[in-house]
Amino acid sequence: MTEATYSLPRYAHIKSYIRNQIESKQWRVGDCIPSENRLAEDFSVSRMTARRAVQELADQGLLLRSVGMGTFVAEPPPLSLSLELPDFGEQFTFTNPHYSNRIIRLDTVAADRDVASLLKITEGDLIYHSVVVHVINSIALQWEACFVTPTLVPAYLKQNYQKVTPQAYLNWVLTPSRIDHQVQAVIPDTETTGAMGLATLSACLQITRRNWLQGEVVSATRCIIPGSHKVGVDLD
Amino acid sequence: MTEATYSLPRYAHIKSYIRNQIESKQWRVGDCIPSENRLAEDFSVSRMTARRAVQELADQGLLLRSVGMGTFVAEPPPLSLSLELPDFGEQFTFTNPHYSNRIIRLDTVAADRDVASLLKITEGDLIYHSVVVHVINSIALQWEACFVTPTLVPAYLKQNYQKVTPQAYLNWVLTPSRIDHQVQAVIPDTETTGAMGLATLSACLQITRRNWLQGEVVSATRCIIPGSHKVGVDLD
DNA sequence: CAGTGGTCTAGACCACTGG
DNA sequence: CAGTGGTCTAGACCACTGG
Repeated sequence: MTEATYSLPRYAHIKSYIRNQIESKQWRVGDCIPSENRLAEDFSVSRMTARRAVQELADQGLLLRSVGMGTFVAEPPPLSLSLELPDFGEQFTFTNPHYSNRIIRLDTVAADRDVASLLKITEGDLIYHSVVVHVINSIALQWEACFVTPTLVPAYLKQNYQKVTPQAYLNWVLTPSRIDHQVQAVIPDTETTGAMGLATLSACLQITRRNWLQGEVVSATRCIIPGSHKVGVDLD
Repeated sequence: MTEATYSLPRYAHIKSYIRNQIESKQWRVGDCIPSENRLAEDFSVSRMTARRAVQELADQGLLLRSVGMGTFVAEPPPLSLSLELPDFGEQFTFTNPHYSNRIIRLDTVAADRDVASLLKITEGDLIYHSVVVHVINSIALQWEACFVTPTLVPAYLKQNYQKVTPQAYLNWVLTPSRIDHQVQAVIPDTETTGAMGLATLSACLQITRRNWLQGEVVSATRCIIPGSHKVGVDLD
């Protein structure tokens, strides 16, 4: 097919051939592409080499494979962006010797409408609740509120959150089957800005993270990060 | 080493063995792990099978490999979060029949300090500049400012941005070698809030995206999205 | 130099799918 | 049934690193 071998590995040629076919719409979403055996024959390589090309593209999400059926062009992945967080409640304690935190609240509360819909429970149900402010070098970097379903994490209120952050404890006691995130810009209320030592009207990032276990929400963590600290740079 | 074979593939056993060694701190960050040949011997498999285990963990970022030197335990990857954007200037036009936009500016300007550092050029250099507000059903969803290096995209100002968004045009004329993103919470100035019909003090997400071509920044796009529209939910 | 990871081969057996 | 992808083997040659 393609000439100009230049010493690129053979599987790389097959990969770019496949990519070209997809980009030029010769093969469309849902189409079945040639089998490993077919590609091996066409490119005069062993099946393992052809397989490597196809497999790497499948790992990348470009192709979908299914035994017995074949390999198909996948839907283009949704446009997404990877956000690197300065921290998300984990490791705060250990990496920085200047770290400290303030525990603002640690109690049982009745879920208001907002929290109830977040946790998928009914309004008024009792839940565990914590608010911690993470501080490094006297600067409040993150305000972290957790709402936890008591039945699933019964010992939540009895932990020492001076030594382990609520999020880290949750990660330790349970392995969520799913995690979701939501990012939003907010102007926090005066209670929050006060706790963080911010000006009254400051734009902040609010990141809400939920831990799921078999269709149930175990916990929701809401972090508030001052907007003036840029949150992340990353390539995708 | 491990018994209980259950019919899991052999490379999977080797992978979990390696993961365990790392998680239990038997092997620490920077340590050299056994070579492919060594693992093949220890687990009584062919080198290709041992290699697969090591390679998949390296692809995942757990290990770093280097020919001649060996394979090493990598730094734990930074905690990150995947953000799905409702749109980033692409496809706005085509998916929704109620879409329209308003072109606020389309001109050549001198780079101020901020933009100069963003594009890695010197202050005062002339650049192309556009500001477009994306509207769906009379609601302004996104304010999109682009700063473009003229030499690399000479025809930028001559496009019809009623038919194609600036970001989509840029994606079309160039294939960046790198893209980076930055997310920040801001309270936009009155010019911007006015253009979007927002209250004067509204928290917004500001997403800055840069397209790179061989170490040079070709363009920077700054999008402002009202904070009240939640931006994305995703699992990671 | 011996050892490392990177690439590649020509076979093999398997569970699975469709017709 | 013939064809698919998933796993695996026992070899091979290579460029590269350190001592």
